[in-house]
Amino acid sequence: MAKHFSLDKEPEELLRFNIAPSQMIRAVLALPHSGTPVLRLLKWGLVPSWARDAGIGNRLINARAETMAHKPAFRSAFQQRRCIIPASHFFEWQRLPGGNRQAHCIRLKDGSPMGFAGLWEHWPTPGADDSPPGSLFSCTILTTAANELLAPLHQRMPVILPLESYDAWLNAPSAQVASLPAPWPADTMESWPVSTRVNSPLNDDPTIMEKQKNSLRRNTISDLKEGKASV
DNA sequence: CCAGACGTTGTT
DNA sequence: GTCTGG
DNA sequence: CCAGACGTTGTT
DNA sequence: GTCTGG
Repeated sequence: MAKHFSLDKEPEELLRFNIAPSQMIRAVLALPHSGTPVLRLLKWGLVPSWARDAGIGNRLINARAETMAHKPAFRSAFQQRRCIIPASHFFEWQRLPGGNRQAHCIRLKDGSPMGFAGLWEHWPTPGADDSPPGSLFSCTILTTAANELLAPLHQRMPVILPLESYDAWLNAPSAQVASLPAPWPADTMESWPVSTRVNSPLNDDPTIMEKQKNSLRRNTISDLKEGKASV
């Protein structure tokens, strides 16, 4: 991880398998006067600096790369505060006819790390009786059009940056990186269906990545009532 | 000028 | 903070 | 993303 | 339906 993301030391406690929006997530970012990028914990869900309260972050978990440069909520972060979120895999939920959702796990075929393009912000936290004023550091993950592998599952996918673009994404003037976000080539990725156990962030272990076994049991009446009948 | 929004996903 | 709508 | 909550007044 | 929390 340190080598891939040019960090000056190997991070600790990196093993997470199921990170939900609103949770803390590690991101690589460039700080002024810092030679090498640093790894920081950010709250997933960007809270703009002007927000009245932090609740808006619950909805700003993604930003469309096509419009990030112009949207008031993301514009300054795009210009000044871009980051890269390391990931070994991610999940997408496929809407099935009937309304059920099938979760899928996606990763690179060769298992190498992905770097999601992101933006980060700082929001001044109001002081309270038991806590002094401070800053909330948060982030959002950029999305782009789904590639051919992901298209059957979902219309959008996270922006995955090629290794050779990391430095530019973190350090170059924004005008030079606006067109970097693009769908990752589908032929280097793979996906497989996984259990609904992934739906709970409490299940944060490697078993949520296991391929879902085909269900050979007969449909039950309750399955039919709940629209869970297999085809 | 002031007031109010500021976003994505997906579903209808 | 900055933009849009009235 | 998904899961789960979501509200006040007044009456028992 | 919409918002909040994880």
